[in-house]
Amino acid sequence: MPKTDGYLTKEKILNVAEKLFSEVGYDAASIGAISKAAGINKATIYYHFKDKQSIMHSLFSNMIEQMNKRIMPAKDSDLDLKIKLKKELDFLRRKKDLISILLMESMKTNIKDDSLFKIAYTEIYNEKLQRTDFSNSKEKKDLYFVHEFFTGFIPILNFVVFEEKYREFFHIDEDSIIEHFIDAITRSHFNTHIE
Amino acid sequence: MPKTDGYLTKEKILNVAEKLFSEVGYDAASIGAISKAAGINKATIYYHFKDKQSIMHSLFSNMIEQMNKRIMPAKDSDLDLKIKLKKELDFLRRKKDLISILLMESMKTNIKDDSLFKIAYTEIYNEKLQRTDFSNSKEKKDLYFVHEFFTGFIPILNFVVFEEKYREFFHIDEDSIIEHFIDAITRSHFNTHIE
Amino acid sequence: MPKTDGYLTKEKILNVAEKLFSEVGYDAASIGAISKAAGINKATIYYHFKDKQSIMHSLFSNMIEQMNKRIMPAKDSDLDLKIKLKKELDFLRRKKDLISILLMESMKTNIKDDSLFKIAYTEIYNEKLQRTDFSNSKEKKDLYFVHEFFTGFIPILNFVVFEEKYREFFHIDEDSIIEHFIDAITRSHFNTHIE
Amino acid sequence: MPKTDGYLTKEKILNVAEKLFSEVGYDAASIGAISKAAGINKATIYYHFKDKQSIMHSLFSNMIEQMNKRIMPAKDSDLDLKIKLKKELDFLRRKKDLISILLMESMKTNIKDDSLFKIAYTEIYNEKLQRTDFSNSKEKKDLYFVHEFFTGFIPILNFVVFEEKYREFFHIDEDSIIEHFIDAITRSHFNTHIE
DNA sequence: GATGAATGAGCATTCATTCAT
DNA sequence: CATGAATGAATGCTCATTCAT
Repeated sequence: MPKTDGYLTKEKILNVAEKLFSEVGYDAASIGAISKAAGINKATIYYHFKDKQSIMHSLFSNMIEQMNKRIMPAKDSDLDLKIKLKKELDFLRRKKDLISILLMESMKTNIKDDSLFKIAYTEIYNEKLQRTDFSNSKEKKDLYFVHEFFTGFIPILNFVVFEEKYREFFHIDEDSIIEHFIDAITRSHFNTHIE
Repeated sequence: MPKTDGYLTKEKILNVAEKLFSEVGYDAASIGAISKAAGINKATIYYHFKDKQSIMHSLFSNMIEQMNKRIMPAKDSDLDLKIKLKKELDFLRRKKDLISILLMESMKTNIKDDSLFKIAYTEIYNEKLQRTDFSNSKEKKDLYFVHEFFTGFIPILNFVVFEEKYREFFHIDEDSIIEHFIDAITRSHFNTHIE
Repeated sequence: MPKTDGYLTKEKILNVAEKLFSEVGYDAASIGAISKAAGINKATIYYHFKDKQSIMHSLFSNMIEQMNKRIMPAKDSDLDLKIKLKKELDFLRRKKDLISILLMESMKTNIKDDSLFKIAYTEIYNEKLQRTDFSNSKEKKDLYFVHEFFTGFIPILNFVVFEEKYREFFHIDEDSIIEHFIDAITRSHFNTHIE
Repeated sequence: MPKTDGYLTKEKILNVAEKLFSEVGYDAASIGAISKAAGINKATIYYHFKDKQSIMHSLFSNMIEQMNKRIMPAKDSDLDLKIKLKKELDFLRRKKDLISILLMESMKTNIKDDSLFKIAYTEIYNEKLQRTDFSNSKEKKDLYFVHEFFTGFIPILNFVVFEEKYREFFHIDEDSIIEHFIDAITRSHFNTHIE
């Protein structure tokens, strides 16, 4: 077994950091709070990670990796669109914390972090782009991408992030909101795919 | 009469805070940095605002107010949809900083701030809801709202926030991306409005 | 009538300051808190008083004055000792706040303020010393004074200050504690006066 | 093992804090000043103590502990009263700083801290109360306690605190004032003990 | 691998005080 | 007399990070 004690410690730190970052934001989540919540000494965190930033980067890398792994098989299947979407949503909802961190950090004007776009590119490319040939029209490719990013990818990530707060504010139950969202995104985005 | 006009000072603080909050996030933007950037003493900020939070809340309140003022006239006009959208986008792009702060803060799981939903509600209600009668079906209203929020409101706000970074990453020019986005959101969202 | 508005303002400041100083101590009672509690602008306080210290000194001066005024008549009376003591206590209990400030400030090792000793001197001198001739013995006078100060004056002031807290901690009612204290101080101090 | 022994650092902080608190009062003694005087980084103080208050509470706890330890043997001895008193005074005079802090803090009306009464109770109970049976008369017990507290305990603590300032103001030397005080308190308090 | 102890720099906030009006 | 606005300096406290062991 390759899992050493150190590996478990690192996992624990990442899990707790993910939770806290999403709860109060990267800046407001202190190393002290993470170490306390994880039951791990503060200095131990610095044994496993160079600095605070690298914890977040590690989180992002893991996400990119998992995304890549997952997309592939999904394509092959011949399932109905809505069922596929439901599965995709289930997968992403389990990554809710990570996604909210990714979005929050990406929105800071002054901070350079391409993770969001890298992930988007992979997702979109994997799903469709690779099967289409845009080589003779940058214009067409650009339009396609903008469409995918802003009316497909972004709404889905935001749904995952805001679902709970939306439900609380507008008093809808979990099943309804998911059904409604799938309905809405299918009609608006997926039925208007650009070929 | 006092040495200077407090109103101007307060305005200055709000302007600078808006800029810094959006650049590095609320938590990483220190009062010290704001005061320095505004050329105003740190203590003066606390003469005008109870605490750091209340600066942000003041920003949000102002935005809600401006949103409300603006929406009304927009309805009457009979302009072409795309031209209307362009104007709306122009308006929102000038509020880019505020919008990114609003989104970032709204995404923190542990922080309760309904401003985003309040603004969304007003916007959506003003645009369409008031002309439609959903009184006999909560289901229908819920679906309508989810559609508007996640496939209309959210993509538009995210476009405003990510436009610049998107252009840098994908090497598109300003005019193109705007045109593409209007194209995409029109086709996907506005042409699939639920009646 | 000599009382101008300004006089009333000054009075109000002194009253509020006395209350706050005794509640949280001189240092923890801020000018801001005093001005708010008095409903008076902060700058107005500085119109009436040079600085924070001078508010306290003004308080102490007033007390010394009132002490001096009062002692005199008390002597002439021929009342029973316990009744006299009761009256003295009633008088001092109304000055409770001032007394606690005086004691707290006097206890600071580094701060030089003789008010406590000045008041003690006046009180003790007025009551007895002037009728006794210690001119031929510093020793005797010193002993007399130490006795008066530490077993008469100090217990009485401390009683006034601690009465309420003592009652709360030991669950005694107001009448009982006063009776008990008069009993105790009479037996221990006044019956053992040095002639 | 860490760089240095945390216990020693904590001790140093407590010693310096005790000194400064008594010199200028709890509120006026800043953590910055304490850290500077102790030659210890400000943040290190917060590594050892939760906050400023807890430094004082730690000081009080230590005092209560030491008081308890000391009282016991004193009872057994059969020494002359004055010699016993002298020893007690010597012990307390070494705690002068702590005692002045305790008294100053206890006098703040708004602050709830029972340490003074707890210490008093222990001292008085240990010295005498446990040998006397007051079970059939709350009245008698109350009177006894008021007597002990206000004419014994309080004068002694105040003597310790004010001794030096008293000597300066009234120009008495150390030996004389101690002798006089022992004389006074013996005659007034100890010879009028209630049985 | 892990940790107790320590730190310099920085944080939000409050202070007593000033001054133009 | 009184006040709204402003400020330099300080406050209690927290931060990410280091290091000897």
